[in-house]
Amino acid sequence: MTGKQFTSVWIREPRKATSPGRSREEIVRAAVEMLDGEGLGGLSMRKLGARLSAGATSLYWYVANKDELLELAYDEVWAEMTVPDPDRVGWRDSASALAYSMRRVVLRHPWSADLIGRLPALGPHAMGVADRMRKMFRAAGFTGVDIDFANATLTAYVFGMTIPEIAWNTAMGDQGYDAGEMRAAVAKAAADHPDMLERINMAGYDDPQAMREMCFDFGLVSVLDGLERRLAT
Amino acid sequence: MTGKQFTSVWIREPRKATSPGRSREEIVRAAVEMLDGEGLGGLSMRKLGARLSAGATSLYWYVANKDELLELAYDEVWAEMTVPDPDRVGWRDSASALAYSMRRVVLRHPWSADLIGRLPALGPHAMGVADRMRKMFRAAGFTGVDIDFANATLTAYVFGMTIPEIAWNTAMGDQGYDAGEMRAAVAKAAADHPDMLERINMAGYDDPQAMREMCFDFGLVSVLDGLERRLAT
DNA sequence: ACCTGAACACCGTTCAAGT
DNA sequence: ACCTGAACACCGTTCAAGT
Repeated sequence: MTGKQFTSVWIREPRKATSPGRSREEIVRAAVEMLDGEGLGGLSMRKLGARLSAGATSLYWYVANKDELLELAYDEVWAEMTVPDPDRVGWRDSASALAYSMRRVVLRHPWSADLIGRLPALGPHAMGVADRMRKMFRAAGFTGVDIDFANATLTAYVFGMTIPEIAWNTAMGDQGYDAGEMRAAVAKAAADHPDMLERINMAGYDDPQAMREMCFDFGLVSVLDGLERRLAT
Repeated sequence: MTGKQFTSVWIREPRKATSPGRSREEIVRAAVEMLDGEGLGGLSMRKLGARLSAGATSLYWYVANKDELLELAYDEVWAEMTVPDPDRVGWRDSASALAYSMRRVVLRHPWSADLIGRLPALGPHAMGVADRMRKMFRAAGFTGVDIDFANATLTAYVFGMTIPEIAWNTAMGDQGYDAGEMRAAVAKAAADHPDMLERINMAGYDDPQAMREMCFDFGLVSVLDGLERRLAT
């Protein structure tokens, strides 16, 4: 019982909604814009305050601390993920549509990848997605805990594939990176492993974007095949 | 061509190895200990300097900046992952042994989960693991790019499963968290989704540790089954 | 009820200066 | 070759004080 108490915006009672002054929504919206534009390191309470032409510390009236603000912003990302209705397209198609949607959304908000390992996804939008995913896997024929396990497996795959992708993107400077430079860097790092060097010189390695999409597809069908197999047993 | 240049410790020429004074190894070792003990947020260049009873900025002689130090520490984590020899145990057994090993290692160094999305894994130990994994999947029968795709799929699954687990652990304060409190928190967050509330009251939900291990196993066999299916086609 | 500024205890990093 | 301290430009957060 020595650990810190568990806290989260989603647990605390929010302040009563009022009309005057700034609103939490406005603040969160501005925070998301700032995060999209400058990344997780680019968001500071002071800069966000300035952007809203408020004093540096006014935000603390609406939000307990920066972590809670990030929880709020994080949940907005979940709002952008779409889960198709499995009654209309079949669970496999729903599942892959969701997987692609999750990937696109996280790539669009790279800072969110950093939060996956830091904040539990307890917000209403994250819960909404989880709820619809449960329905999807139930419709597929999963029962009991297997519903959650299938859910976790698919989510893990998508995030696990996408998170390191973001590491690459940001390391290369997000845009206009030099393919040759990257290849040289990797070649140098792999110098002791002839097997890996060979890989780097393989066809397709100079279009990493296309390569990553093929890779994602390969893994996704593997995961879905594996899940389908669970249903047969 | 407007993006930042790509930089990494593994690309820069290191300083010549010398005997006197502090060494890079010593610094990295201390950094890892600090990270294990206090987390990513607990490591500062100043505190690390003090710990080595050096001036606050002496470390900059050995390391270009904090990010490079983290790259070095990150690679130490990869050193702890073990890939069995697939010639002795068969690829499926090797693959699951590796998966469990990766999961254990990351859980032991929770800060590393934050780095997966931030730093490309280009260090020698990460390369070593990747190299051995390639051999494993080649032995399994994969060829060409499929070797890398299978590799990426398994890695993605393991990290994707483990990263959010860490978010939970740290949110609950790492140790001695209150299961009842946690359940109440989740129940509150899921209040609008009866389907999910039902899940929370399911058997086994009060031993999250055991639950997560079952979940990991479920997903792992799914992924391996899916990969095996790729071999048949 | 909402907002402010000053203040506190921190950061990473640079750089001239020391030995 | 190695280490230092001062200095710069930042942080998140608290809190008494204002309206």
